[in-house]
Amino acid sequence: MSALPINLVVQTLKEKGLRVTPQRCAVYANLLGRTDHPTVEQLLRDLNQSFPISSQATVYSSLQSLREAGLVREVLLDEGVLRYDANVEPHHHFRCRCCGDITDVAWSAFPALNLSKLPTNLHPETYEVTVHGVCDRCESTQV
Amino acid sequence: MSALPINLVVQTLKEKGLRVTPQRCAVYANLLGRTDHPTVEQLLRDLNQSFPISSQATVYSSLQSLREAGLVREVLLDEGVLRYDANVEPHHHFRCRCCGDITDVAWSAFPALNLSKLPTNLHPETYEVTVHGVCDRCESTQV
DNA sequence: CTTTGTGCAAACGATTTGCAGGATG
DNA sequence: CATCCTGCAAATCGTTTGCACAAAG
Repeated sequence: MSALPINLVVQTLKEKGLRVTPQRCAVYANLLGRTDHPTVEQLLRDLNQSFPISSQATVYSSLQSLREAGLVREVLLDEGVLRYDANVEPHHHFRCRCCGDITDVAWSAFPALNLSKLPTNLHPETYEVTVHGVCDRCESTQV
Repeated sequence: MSALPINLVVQTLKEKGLRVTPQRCAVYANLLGRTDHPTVEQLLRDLNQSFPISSQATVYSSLQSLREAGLVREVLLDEGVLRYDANVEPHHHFRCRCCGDITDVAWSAFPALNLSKLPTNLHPETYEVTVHGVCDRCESTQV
């Protein structure tokens, strides 16, 4: 949608040592430009609409490269489909139980949890909170 | 493993209005008797070892019935495989990033989170915390 | 005896892989 | 020009479905 600084995309890929291909740029730029967490199918549909240069396998492999470079994150919540997120800062998630859409929740939304009370046989490193509920759109649609 | 009160299993199924079949009993008893969160594959292997009465499709359909009756819960974290849990009380999860095993974390391990600070377009209902780290076994194995 | 479950095999959907040709650095 | 990416199709994996027979109530 919004005209993203394509130079930034190119530069970021280069900095991470990734080859700069139109397909990779398109995938990354698309993810940067949206706040929902699209599935590969949604991503592919959106990409092909503006510039049909992407096959399914290419999108998967682009996402894998981007993920290995730390530019993109996989999200898997409840449903069996992978979703992708260009926000790699630590944050929480809200998932609508009607439409399945996932919204980022700022890390600062909750006070830091004290992980030291966990059983001693577990060695925690990170955590995240998943909030379940209904989004505004679904709320107004069905009671 | 442990000799579970099979009468309890039978009675619980009846109370929930489920037909009592050997396969269903075996699936539910097995889940009640373990604290890890087995996948269907693990469940099937374990069941067939003691009593080869279960086909894959039957385990799936038994799990579906048990889930609809509220006796069992599906867990899906990071990996693309469904895991099952006979603990239906609210609780959190710990996932080992090495072996993938999931451990229950008591609800009381963390203070209740205040959900009222979320953006107003989100209508939260429940939440849960997922802790990522390494379990004792994996910790001692590698580094 | 009516209803529901079982078990086999086929179908399905998301993801992965193999490979030949093409683009990148 | 050596390496890596693309895109097609086939393969794979977990899960679902259709159906004939059997078991439960």
